[in-house]
Amino acid sequence: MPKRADLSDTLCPVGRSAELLGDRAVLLILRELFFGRRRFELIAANTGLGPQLVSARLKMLVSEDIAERRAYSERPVRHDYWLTDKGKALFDVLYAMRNWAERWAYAPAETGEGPAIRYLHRTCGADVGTATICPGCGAELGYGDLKGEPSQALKAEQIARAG
Amino acid sequence: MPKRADLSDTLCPVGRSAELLGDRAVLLILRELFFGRRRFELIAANTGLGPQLVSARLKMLVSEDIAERRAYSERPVRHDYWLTDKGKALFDVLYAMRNWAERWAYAPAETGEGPAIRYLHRTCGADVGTATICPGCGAELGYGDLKGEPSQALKAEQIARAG
DNA sequence: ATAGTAACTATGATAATCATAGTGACAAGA
DNA sequence: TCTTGTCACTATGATTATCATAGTTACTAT
Repeated sequence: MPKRADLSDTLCPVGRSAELLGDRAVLLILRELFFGRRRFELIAANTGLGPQLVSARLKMLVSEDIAERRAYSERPVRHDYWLTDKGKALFDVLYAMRNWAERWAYAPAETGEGPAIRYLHRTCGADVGTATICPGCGAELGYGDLKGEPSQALKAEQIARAG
Repeated sequence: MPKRADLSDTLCPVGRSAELLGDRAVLLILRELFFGRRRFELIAANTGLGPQLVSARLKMLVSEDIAERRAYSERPVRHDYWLTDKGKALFDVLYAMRNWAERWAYAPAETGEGPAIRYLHRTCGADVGTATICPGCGAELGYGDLKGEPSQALKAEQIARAG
């Protein structure tokens, strides 16, 4: 693609976010990181993205201070990727995306069978559904407050993907 | 690009959303529609996207039942684009994007000067900041409940763009 | 010495995007 | 009527991001 106008400097916050998030690969990689899959090969396998794309996007996410590259082993040298606070704050976006799709973009295999990921409020245990305030205790919900629980069907799909 | 794996059928709701929203042009066009800019030329001018891209994406949004093409004039025939309920439900995603950027992706010109878009709760008038429940009256907030008010600086940028 | 694992990099084909220009249908003014 | 203008697009060619596949580096394990 040709050089496109850069929106990082626009005053519109949606434009600035779009510069980062308007990219399939970035969204999928963020999903993996939120699910706790931090290793390169796992991310590549679960997203179906080629190693070049994963590599390029992870570099970018690190340079934007959204992810952090850490060594989890010295011999052999092995690295993985962790979300920073700035990255963790993107949870609200992904959560909104999940809520929208569960309501409006149906998965053929699971229509009417409930959400593919259930979220439970860690402090009170309630299933929060697609809410942003806990229906059990009324607290506002963010990353860290919720525990995601994939359905059996989604787990199966993930295993099929990652082998 | 080569044909990429289609995620519309994945069980993961984030994957399904990413298939739609992981595209800069789509996010920018949705922003315009949420701001009430419905005409083709306005959308093209405000997003900086070429007419081909705008045309292709609008067609797709219509076929996905996210936007609707309406005639607003018969002679001459003129069309514009409106969000459907499915499209309006994406507000939560864009709102989360806005909140993230206002907090974490600073605009050079407006650092520390408050948000580029203020949102006021229609029913109680409170400035909701970046909250998902109204700090004034405690109601949960969605599209239709909020009235966006661009800052002077953002208005100026929009005028500069659209002419 | 061979095979295996993890995190990448290299290469060539394909197709999405951009900039620019043009089209069709009509309205308004000279 | 002739020109100019508006709006919603479509057409064309150059550029480049993405993909599939294969290869590399640096180790460990057998």
